[in-house]
Parts: sequence; C-alpha cells; structure tokens
Amino acid sequence: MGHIATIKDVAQRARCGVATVSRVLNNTGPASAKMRERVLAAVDELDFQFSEVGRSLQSSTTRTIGCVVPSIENPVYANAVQGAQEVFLNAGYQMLLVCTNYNPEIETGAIRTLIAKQVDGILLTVADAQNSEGLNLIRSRQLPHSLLFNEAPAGQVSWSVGDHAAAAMVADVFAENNHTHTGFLALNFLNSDRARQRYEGFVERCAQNEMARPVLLEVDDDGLDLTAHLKDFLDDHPSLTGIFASNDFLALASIRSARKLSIEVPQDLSIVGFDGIKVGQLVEPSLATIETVPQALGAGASQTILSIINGSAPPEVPLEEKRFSFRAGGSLMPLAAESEDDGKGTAFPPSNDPTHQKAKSNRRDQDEI
Amino acid sequence: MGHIATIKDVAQRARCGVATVSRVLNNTGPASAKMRERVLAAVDELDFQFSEVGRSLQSSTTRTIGCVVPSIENPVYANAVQGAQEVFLNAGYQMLLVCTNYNPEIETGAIRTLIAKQVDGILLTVADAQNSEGLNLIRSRQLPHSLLFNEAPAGQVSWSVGDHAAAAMVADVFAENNHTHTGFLALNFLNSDRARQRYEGFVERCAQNEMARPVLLEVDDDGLDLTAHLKDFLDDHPSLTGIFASNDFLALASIRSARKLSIEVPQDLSIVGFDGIKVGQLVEPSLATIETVPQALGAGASQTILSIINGSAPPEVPLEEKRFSFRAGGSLMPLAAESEDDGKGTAFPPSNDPTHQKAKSNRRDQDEI
DNA sequence: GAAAGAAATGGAAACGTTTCCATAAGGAGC
DNA sequence: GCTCCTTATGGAAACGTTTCCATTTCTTTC
Repeated sequence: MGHIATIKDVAQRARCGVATVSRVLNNTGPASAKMRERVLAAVDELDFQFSEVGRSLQSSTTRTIGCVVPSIENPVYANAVQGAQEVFLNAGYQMLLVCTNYNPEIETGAIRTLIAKQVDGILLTVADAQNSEGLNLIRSRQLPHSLLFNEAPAGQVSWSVGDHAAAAMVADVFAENNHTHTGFLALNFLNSDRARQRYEGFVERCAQNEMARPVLLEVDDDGLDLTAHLKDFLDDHPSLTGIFASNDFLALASIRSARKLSIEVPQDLSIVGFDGIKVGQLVEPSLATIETVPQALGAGASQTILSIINGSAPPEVPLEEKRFSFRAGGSLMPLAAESEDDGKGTAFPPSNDPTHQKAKSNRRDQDEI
Repeated sequence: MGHIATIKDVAQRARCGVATVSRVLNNTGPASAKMRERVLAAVDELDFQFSEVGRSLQSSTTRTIGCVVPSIENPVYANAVQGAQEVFLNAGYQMLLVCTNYNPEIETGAIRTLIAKQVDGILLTVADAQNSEGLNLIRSRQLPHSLLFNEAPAGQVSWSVGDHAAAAMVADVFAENNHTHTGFLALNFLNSDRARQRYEGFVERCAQNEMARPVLLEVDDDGLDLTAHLKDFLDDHPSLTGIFASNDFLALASIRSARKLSIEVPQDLSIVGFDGIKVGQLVEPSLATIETVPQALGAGASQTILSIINGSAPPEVPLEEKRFSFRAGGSLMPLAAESEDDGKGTAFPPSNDPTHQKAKSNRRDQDEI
C-alpha cells in the first residue's frame, strides 16, 4: 500500500478511462452523473491527488515562481519576500526561495537551477544589476521577471526604493539641521549596488548643499561591535557631527558603540539610518531613518511578474515619494547655528571629554518624553 | 527560435540518439570521444539545459523541499528558514517557502499543494502540532519531514526550543531576583502552541517557586503600541513587578509603552523577553531574554529531513541547554529583598538619577489612588 | 582472417498528465 | 425498427527525461 495513487489507479477503480477521470476532476468536458459519482468515490477511497509534475510536463507551466534575494535575516528583504509570497499564493503560485548571501556565484547557480526547474517567473535582487550573469540568462530566455531593490538599467521596470534620491534626502535633512561634516557608514559596499547608489546620492547632494564631502567608512564584518571601527573613524575625522548609516542595524550598532565610547547620541553625534525597520521606533533614542515600504515593493514586483505571465496590464511603480520618506527620530538633533570664526574645533568638542558628557546629559531629559 | 531546446534537439544536432546525449551529459555509461565532443558542441550551440520537470517525472524525485512557517517577518523564523535554506542548497535541494500567517487553512492548503508538487520532504512549523490536518496528510503519505519549533508528540523528532523549560528558567530568574508577582504577555496566544507552552512552563515553575500565579495579558493586534493595554493591565494588577513577554518584540514594545506611562524599566518594572533577537543587545536598556539558536534549529531540522531521504543516520537534537540560555540584560533588575537590606541592586543605574526618581513617584501615585 | 568479447549506440518503454479524435451509447424523430 | 443527432467514453499521442535491452561497431586473440 506504499504506492501513491495515479490517475490510472483511479480510472481502473472507477472502471473507466483516464480521460474520463481527468474530465470529471477538472470539470472539463461532459460526464454522466453515475460516472462522476464513481470517479469521485474512487478518488476518495484512493486518497488521490493529481501529480503536479505530470501536469507541469504536459502543460509546460509549473505555477512556481523563483525568488532570489541576498538574505532574509535582513528584515527589509524578509518583508519584501513575505509580501511577494502572499501575492503569489493568492494567485495560485508557490515560491522557490534562494538566499544568495551576497555571493554572485550562488546567485548565478540558483538562477540556472530555477530556469531548469521551469519556474514561470523570477523575482530577484541581484548583487549588481549592471553585470549579472544570472540576469542575462533570464533575459535571454525571455522569462517573466522583475527586479526588486535594484535600479534597472535603461527603461526597464524595477521595484526599488530609489536609493539615490532617498540618500539625497538624508543629505538635505542633515543640511537643515546644520550638519556639514558627515560620514557614510557602509556594510558590504563592494557587493551591493544599493549601498553604492546611496553613497553617490548622498555625496552629490552634500556637494549641492555646500557641505563637506562625506567620509566613507566601510565595514566588512557582520559583527555587532563597531566600537573599534567607530573610534578610529572619529579620531581620524574629529569634525564629523553626523553619520548616515547605510542601514538601520548599522545605525543602531553605531549608537551602541558611541555609547560605549561615551559619545552621546544625538548630542555629540547625530545618526541617521536607512530602511525604517520596526524596532527603530521602539528604541531610545528612536532612530531617525529613511522609512521604506519593502512589503509593498515585493508585492508590486510580484504583480508585475503575474501581469507578464497572463498578459494583463502591469502595475505602475509608485512615485518616489510613495516609496520612501524621512522618519524623524531622537538620534538626530539640530546643531546650533554655526559659530563664526574658528572652523571645526569648537563646533564639536572632543568626543571623549567627560565634562562635556555630563553637561549634555541635562539636555537629554528634555528630549525624552 | 522561441523554442527551448530539448534533449531531442540536441540528439538531432549531434546526429545521435537521445540515450547517448543523456549518457554523455550525465556521465553515466560509455561514449566515444568524438561522440562526446559532438554532443557537447550541440549543447553549447543550442544553449541546452535539462528540464527538471522531465527528470522529476522519470525519477519521481524533485530535489525540492517544502518549508511552511507562520511568517518570516519574525526574525526567529527568518533565521531558521535561512539556516534551513542553506543546508538544503548545499545538498542540492531548493526550497519552496510558504508563510501561513498563523492561519490553519492556509497551512493545510499549502501542505496539500506541496504534496501535489511532490516535494521530497517538508520542514514545517504548524499552529498546533497536536491537531494539524496538514501534518496528518504528511504522515499518512510517509513523506520525510521534520517539525520545527513545535514540540512533537510522543517520541517524534522535533527541533524546538524547549519552550516549557525555557519559560521555567525565566520563572527561576524572576525568583532569584526576588520578583514574586509577574505577568505573562502573549501575542497570538490562541493560534500558537508555542505561546501556550511558554505560559504553562512559566506558571508551573512560578508555583514551584512559591511565587504568585502569573497574570495573563493577551494582546491580539500586531500594532506596536501596547500603551493602553499595559496601563489597564498594571492598573488591574498593581503588585506586578515583572513581566515575561512571549517574544522580544513584545518586550521592546512593553519597554516603550512603559516609558510613555512614566514607568521606568527596570526600576519600576522588570521585563524579560524571549527569542534573543539581535537588536535586543543594541538597545538601552539591553533586553534580558531567553536566547535561542533558530538558525541552528533550522539547519538541524533540514539535516533530519535529508537523512531520512538518503537513509543516513539522523542528527541528534541537541540537549536543551544547548538550545536556549538566559541572556542577562538591563531590562531586569533585582528587587530589594523583602525584610533584608538590598546589597546587590548596585549593579544598576544609581538611584539619584532624576529621571528615575520622577518616574518612580509617578507610578507610586498611580498605585496609591 | 575469423571468432569472440568489449565498447558504443539507438530504440522504446515508462513516469503522470491532458487533449484530440474516434467510437459507443443513448434519445428523438420518422 | 431505422436513421440521425447528441452526449459519453476510451485510446493514444505528446510533454522531456532515464534506463533497459538489443544491436552495431570496434578490438583483441588465436
């Protein structure tokens, strides 16, 4: 009895041909009442269920979508994937998920396998959209697909945050708050075109705002403790008053590290994150950040794919204003308007000055409510 | 040219039979050097790749594993899924992911579809392991599977945290810190056997420790703002000094809400979370919590499935001590012992902090009213 | 140079569906 | 009772693989 029932078993038990079984179960074509009954009974007794493999072979459609993202430990991707998954499930598709860990080889291999598995479409975030072997494979097969979080080259659809513009907005925010000397803190800078675009957007707008050119601090390990990095960085660039972290975790880790170094956030150092993860609002100080809508992007990209598959009108990618916004938070505070003569020295006391700590702590109580 | 090459096309182009192509490409069986060359050339020219669908039909194996979890917005599941995905990918399997949103119907439907797709195994976290239709389906088909985060009934393998014991440990921690009146804060209590097991374990051990029976506060919405709930709860139970939140998000949200109510954590109220998510260590006060190893559990459960598939020895589920531990944090502080003098409370922020004083008096006022 | 063994090759069946087409069964009309 | 429709039904091909088995081709050995 270890044998799984096939349509032939059902046909045999119902004393009819397989074609009849197929017609009855799929409600395609005619069938007499008694035949219908017999088939249904047989299905019940045998606990029969169609094999999707057989169906796929015949219909050359798998009702499966591939999804390739760097990692779902990052809540941004997790949310996007979840949003996508939901849309697909509602449309009767299931989702093959691959996490590439920012590794281009895994990325390519995964895409190859997905193609071999004949997925009906692929949703993907690649390391580098300009230069992705996997993406080329997909394009050459003309497989329905949509990019997610990657800026697409030349007039292609892509559901991305708008990293360049969002980062520019951070530059504006710093400018409005009188911060002129800022740093950009990046993780995985080399393996992520997103980080690079944020950096570019930030640098450009800083220039337009006549701020100093942001200093780049690149972190390569995934550890939580940035303290040593941060110390060196601030020692090297004592004039910095604000840091733009390329994601919220990095921002939170920076706040933590600053605290260890007895640098008060935001009094001594303002920090702005990127992504707008949920916990950013739960912590103290709350995180100033760019709020994004990953779930909506994931859902939208999925709908793009579905629309390609069934030839319906594709959804519009929302305007940038709908895709990100600045969320104010306690980790950013305005700098007192510039003191006139001496450039950087007095505008920002040495970060390890203990007296400074105490004095500033008073201000903190007022901020806290 | 919109036609995707099949093995027949390759055979035709290489002027040989399909069997030969199969043999060459799979390195199974003999082939002459020139034949090999011709086949490889044809493959290259036609950009041929095997169809996994055809293969699956023939081999009745799909090299695909189903994965059913409530949600990957919860970093615990996200980590577990990622751990699983990695193990599977290394073993040459891909993963079909379904998020059920704690909805038993979606759960059942998804499992049904996964079976129909003939996945080689299923990794799953169900809402209620004692009573899961999907799980029964899987069992009746004898499909290789492993439970994850569910306590398995009667001698079945299951990669779970050990919720009962972990919650008991929280009760012990509260007891050691002289907290006797505690509350248990739960989300999705009805739809999650995990939450129920934590509650049971907590209640039982509290009783053994001669503490008051914990009060249950059930929250049903997913919103971040517990303030109103928390206020009512504390008003109703003014003697509470500690809250055990059934997950870290809830714990962080409680801290936030407490702050809004001018209740200081940990001075006025101690909070312990569950899961040990990354950000818990980044915030201030850091979160006291039960630290778990979701990625390891996900990986282990995957290996269990793989071992069933290829008949090798299954990995051992680690002892409970390896699966969770208490992580101390600033959100929990000892209560002064009743009759005796304190002595150990000094590990925490000084009592002359104006903020603390103020907060404390607020709470007292409320209590006295 | 022939026979025998080894190596290479191709045909065909099987996996589980759907669907086209041909045939069988059932009524209606004469 | 016969023809002629309609309605039901089953056979068989096709989808893309793998693998068994039979056949062909090449080496070897005497």
